[in-house]
Amino acid sequence: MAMRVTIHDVATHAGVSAMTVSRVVNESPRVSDETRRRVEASIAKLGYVPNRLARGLSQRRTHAFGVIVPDVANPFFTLVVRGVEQVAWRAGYHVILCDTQGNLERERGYLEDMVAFQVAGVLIAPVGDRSRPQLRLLTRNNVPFVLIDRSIAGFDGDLVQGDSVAGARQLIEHLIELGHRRIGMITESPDVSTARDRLQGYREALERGGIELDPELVAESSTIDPDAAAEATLRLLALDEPPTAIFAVNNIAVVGVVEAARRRNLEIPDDLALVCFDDIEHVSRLYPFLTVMAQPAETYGTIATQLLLDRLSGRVGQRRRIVVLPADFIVRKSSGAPAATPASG
Amino acid sequence: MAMRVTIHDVATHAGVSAMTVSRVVNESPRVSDETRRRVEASIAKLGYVPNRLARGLSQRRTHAFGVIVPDVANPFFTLVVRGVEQVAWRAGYHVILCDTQGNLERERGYLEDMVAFQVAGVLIAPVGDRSRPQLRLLTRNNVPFVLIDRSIAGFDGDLVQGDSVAGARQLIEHLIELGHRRIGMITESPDVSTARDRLQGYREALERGGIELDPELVAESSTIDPDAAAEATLRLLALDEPPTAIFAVNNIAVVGVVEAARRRNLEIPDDLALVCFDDIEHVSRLYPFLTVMAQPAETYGTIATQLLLDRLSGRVGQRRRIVVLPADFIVRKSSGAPAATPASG
DNA sequence: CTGTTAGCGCTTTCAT
DNA sequence: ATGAAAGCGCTAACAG
Repeated sequence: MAMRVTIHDVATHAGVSAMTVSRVVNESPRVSDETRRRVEASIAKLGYVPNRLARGLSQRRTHAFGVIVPDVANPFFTLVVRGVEQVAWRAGYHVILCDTQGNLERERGYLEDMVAFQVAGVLIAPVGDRSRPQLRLLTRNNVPFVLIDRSIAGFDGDLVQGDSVAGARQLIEHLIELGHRRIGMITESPDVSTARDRLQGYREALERGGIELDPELVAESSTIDPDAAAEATLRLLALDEPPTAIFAVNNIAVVGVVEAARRRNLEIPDDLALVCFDDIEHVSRLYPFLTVMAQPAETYGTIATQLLLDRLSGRVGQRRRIVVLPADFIVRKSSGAPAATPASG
Repeated sequence: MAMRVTIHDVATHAGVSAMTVSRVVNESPRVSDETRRRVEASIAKLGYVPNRLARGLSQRRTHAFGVIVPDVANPFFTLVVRGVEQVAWRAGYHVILCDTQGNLERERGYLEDMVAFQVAGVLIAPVGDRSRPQLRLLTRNNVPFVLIDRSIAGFDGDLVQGDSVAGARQLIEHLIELGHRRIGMITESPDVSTARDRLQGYREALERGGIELDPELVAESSTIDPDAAAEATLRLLALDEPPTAIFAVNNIAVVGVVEAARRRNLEIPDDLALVCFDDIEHVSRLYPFLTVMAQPAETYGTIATQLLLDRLSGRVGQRRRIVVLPADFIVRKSSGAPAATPASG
């Protein structure tokens, strides 16, 4: 139960003041080589580890970021988080992981906590537009932050996102070219910007293709639960005129669609064509099967963190910055394209 | 640039002392309903968020855990992390995510940081046995911790793990029953306990099956890189007497094996049978194909965190606790078992 | 180059 | 039930 050794213990041991030890620890040049060596020896001898809470309290800021996502286990966000962690680490920051499970209340709590922890900044893929009021917690307390993946209606701030409208449009156009006219969409809450945008892309593509949108073909699911997507799919399949193709709003939804198809003994793509947003790395490496709009998930994290670091360093003005990352359209078997080669991807 | 509001601001506003505000915030019963209401009103009015650094400094302990893993993007560890986060959150703790990328130095740095942050405890899937000396950083500073998934030779402390020996044995016996005699193994560094144990299980199964172990059939790969596993597999496939079946040590290695097989135009399981440790949730839901020993990854995280919480609460003695979690043997197509049904899993 | 003083914002301890 | 004083371990701002 030995008391943790403090800067004063080191100072005493080395025969200097606490300030000098602090300077050595912080690599200030204003210390003679002689004392530096003595202090470093004492630090090693005593096993001194500077207390970051004390430092943070003194400096009014910790070298930590909060990263807030709806679900770490969603492969897209997993990679976002890893990207954040990697860049943060290189810059000497730590990462506090906050998994909201798509829950607004929980997100609010986490936002408060990030303020309480005096983090230097926050990276957040918000639950949805309704996150907006609670994000004021950050602005009010001068905590800089960057939105990842999802924008918030009527809110401006740094943002890293993809082009969901164009991406969805391209996926749907692909299906139309293959001859589909009854194209279903499994989406999630319109409170989520990417869902709105992808629905918009879906609409635009249908319109361009001269196909009237049938509202019955659009079924809403959940952000974090594939089972909800499976049920939504079953609803579509039970229609009088069921879809011949489905567009899944993301990598969670697509799991549900596949399961629903299996339950109905439908072969993909023969009985039901399938496209979706987001790739799943392990899945596509093991079975390159899904036709997807693959987004560079990890890059979302690294770029967003870079934006945050830039802001902290003051190297950047007040203006908001929006980074739009390009996605890869990868045609594989699930859409039933004749050109699809078995091993592509 | 408004100064962050402090406990004193609230105190002044409410016409009480800082101590009273503190009591209200910490839900001490020793406050009259009347003052409590006044203070709560002031808190809401001013938007006061208690500073956790100050609190932590004062209490010499933060309500945070460090979770250290070799790679968050490994689906097994992703779920471990989510499990930890969920339980920690429910208990009022936050999680600092540390991704070592299997690097010992980096792990050491993180361990120091966790001490520096005064975390209440650490959950760690160590890089390997060589992590042992640096774990002393935690013990020396009285930071309780729980090992996850990987034990450390000659080290005792709380531990949550699976039965890798038995699991591997069962997988190999399965292959032997199917008639295989040349069974290759893609493993990782013997510094990692699970790799050692699974190799041991492999050995035992061969022995029981009356098959002599051919060292050429055991190829070492990396913890975090599927490509290394692919190369290791290609080495095995290039042997004069190549294996007819392969046992991949984990879900990272199996990706490499599948890719290598594809490159050699080998069909699984017809040309090459395949079994592995760990399931990958999305993969198995989309394409239930791999015969695996599925471990309850998320439970590793939740149980480990529970052990840690127990220790913090003092509800538990000094003795180390070892929890061994059962794995599910799931037979699917990749092993070529005749009984395998297409939709199982 | 080194030391002193005065906090950072909270809680502990002891009064009242 | 409430408050005053002291201190958690560090660093900013001055001295010298």
